[in-house]
Amino acid sequence: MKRKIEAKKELIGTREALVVSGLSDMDITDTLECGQAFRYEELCREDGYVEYLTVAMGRLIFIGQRKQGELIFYGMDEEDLPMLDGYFCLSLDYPKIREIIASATDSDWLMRATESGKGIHILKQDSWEALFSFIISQNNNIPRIRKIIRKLAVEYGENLAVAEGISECPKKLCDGIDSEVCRGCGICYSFPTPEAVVSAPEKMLEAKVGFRYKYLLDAARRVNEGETDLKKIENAESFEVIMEELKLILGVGDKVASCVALFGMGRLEAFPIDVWMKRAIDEYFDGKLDHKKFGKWAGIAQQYIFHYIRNIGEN
DNA sequence: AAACAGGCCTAAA
DNA sequence: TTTAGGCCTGTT
Repeated sequence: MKRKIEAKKELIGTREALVVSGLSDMDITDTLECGQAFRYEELCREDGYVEYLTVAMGRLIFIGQRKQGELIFYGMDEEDLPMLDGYFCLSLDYPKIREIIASATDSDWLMRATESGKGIHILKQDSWEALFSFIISQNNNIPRIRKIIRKLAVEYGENLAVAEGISECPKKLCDGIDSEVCRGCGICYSFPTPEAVVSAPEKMLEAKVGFRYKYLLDAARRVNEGETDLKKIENAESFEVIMEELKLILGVGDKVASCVALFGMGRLEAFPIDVWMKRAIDEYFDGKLDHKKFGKWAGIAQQYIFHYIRNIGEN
């Protein structure tokens, strides 16, 4: 289910970039802000151009978009394309998948949802990051989840701007003085590792994680000790086994486990059901929706439904 | 001010 | 096996 994409180096203004084209409907805003990821910052928005900073794969990634079907990756080379493709699922044939999803039911509402969310790509994030992030997400809203994660990144992570020789705050939030560079807003820091968390768990309280503290600590402890082997879980053939293994972690139920499988392990058959999905299913699917209809693309269908129910009326 | 936010745990039927 | 209440904190 692949489609062909192209990438070539280009000078955008004064910046070297890898421009990837042939993407069909990719929308970087919808993709980053649809709730699957938390480490993104809008840096610039003007007529016909947006730019984001996201932290992924242990580095800072500056992404621009000036039109549909194309993304600009600043500071990247042709050799980075496989990595970018892997993370952003650039070459997955979404138009074809949308056809499959839309024809799986006779719901007009789902057709509209699919059309409305067509710019979304499911990201293949790091499994540990997804696990930790979605434990934080429970009983919580996106702005605060992002805030907590930024704070945790400062407490436990590494300043990637410094590491990458960037001397100016990407979001112009601080003065970038001396070697400090950063006031510690967290947008440039790497994600906390399990080891770092285990070695000083009390620092999590600085980030106001609240009652999730013991859940986060249990997750970090298990992963750090190898009791939970995320790579191994990720490679399990059986989806049920993945869910069971993840749910051994304190604070991980069906919803969090499916989010980890979907967004952190590339298991697109996962179908997380939260309050919004429940609302959508109750209102537009007669209270029942068998996600098996969507087969291995259920997670993408979920994302369209989720996005549409949350943004209804906007467009 | 009271309820709610993209859940899960525990205790009690 | 199902259900109610509680939980940190911030926002409306």
